[in-house]
Amino acid sequence: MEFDVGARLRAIREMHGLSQRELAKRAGVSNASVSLIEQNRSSPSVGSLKKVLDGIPMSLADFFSMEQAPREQVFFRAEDLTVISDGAIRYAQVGRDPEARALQILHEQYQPGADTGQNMLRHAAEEGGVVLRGRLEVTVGDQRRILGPGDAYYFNSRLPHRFRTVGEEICEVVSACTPPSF
Amino acid sequence: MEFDVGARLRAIREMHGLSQRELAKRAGVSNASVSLIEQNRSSPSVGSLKKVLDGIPMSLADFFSMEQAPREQVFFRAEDLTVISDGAIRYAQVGRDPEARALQILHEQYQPGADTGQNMLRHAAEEGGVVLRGRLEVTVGDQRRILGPGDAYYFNSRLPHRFRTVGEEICEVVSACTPPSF
DNA sequence: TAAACCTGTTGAATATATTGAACAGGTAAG
DNA sequence: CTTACCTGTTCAATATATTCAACAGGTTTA
Repeated sequence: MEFDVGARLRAIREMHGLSQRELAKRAGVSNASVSLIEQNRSSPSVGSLKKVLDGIPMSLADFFSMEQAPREQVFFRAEDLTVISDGAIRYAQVGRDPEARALQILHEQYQPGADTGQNMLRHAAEEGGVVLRGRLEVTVGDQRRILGPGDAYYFNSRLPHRFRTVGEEICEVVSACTPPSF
Repeated sequence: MEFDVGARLRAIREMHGLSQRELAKRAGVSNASVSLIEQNRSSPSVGSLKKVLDGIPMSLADFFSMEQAPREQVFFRAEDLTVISDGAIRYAQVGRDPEARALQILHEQYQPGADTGQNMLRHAAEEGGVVLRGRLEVTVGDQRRILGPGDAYYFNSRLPHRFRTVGEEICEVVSACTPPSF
């Protein structure tokens, strides 16, 4: 995946109605620097890129999380959520292409006895969710808790974690994860 | 907002169980370079930072947007979700410190007739949600749709957007936004 | 007891980014 | 027309990042 720093900087600068010199002045760098970066004739250090972006202002994170313009699908009827796994746990995903999005939102349904398994999950992300119905046992690191309707959780996905239903009721959850984990 | 490139790179590298030399080899740079970057004794060009991250692999966007420190509180009882606004629209937020998190998860309740207002919202983020109950009119850019229970939405928050209930039923939504918008 | 192989760090040479000043073109006012 | 002030680009000088090779410490193998 290529990332065109120059083109992106130019687009952002123009979108904010700034000239190279004006931006350079606000950022405390030379106009030549801005020009060369925009032409991709130099690859700025993250330090100087940060200085330039401070003149806009925009965070490095926003700069690199590219917003693609084309009209994307915004609305999803309940029946056309993408069902990802359909065993004891059913994940209905909002949107089709998780790798292109910052956020993975799932409407989850656990059958009674459903369990993500003994070997704990781990991935580089953050996730959280709200329980709508039923009772869910959530284990994160060395912490464990049983959550009911309206209760919620939030943790760093690097910590080993596990979900398991308790009781005989179907359990329903809406969860979110950034970046998407599958 | 400070961003500690060195510390972040070191944390990520160690999390992936790589030595400086191993990462340097995969990335096609010198181990000295990795060492100096991690000590913040040099500020890498985005080109070389990208090369280094390719050796992990990880995108620039992920590098700059992901959270660094693990979080302490994981579980939230329904009654200790943080209620953010309590007029016609009630936002119950999972977690207390949105600016320290990658993800803002809200359990929202709209009273009949509730509306986020004529002046459309805009912010640099991505957001989505699932409707649990009631009917919600969602406007994004030039698109508009009425969603019911189980329906969902997802869009880039830079597009002007607005939420409005229709009908006499209370409307309930679980939404997520990255990065948090308030 | 090395000797061999890791780890991360450092110094001097080299490649690259950044600067300040000059350049070329466009527009507006006198 | 000239003068002034924009725009973005380019050149040579300089500051900075990156490399190669050596160093110091730790762990394993013989």
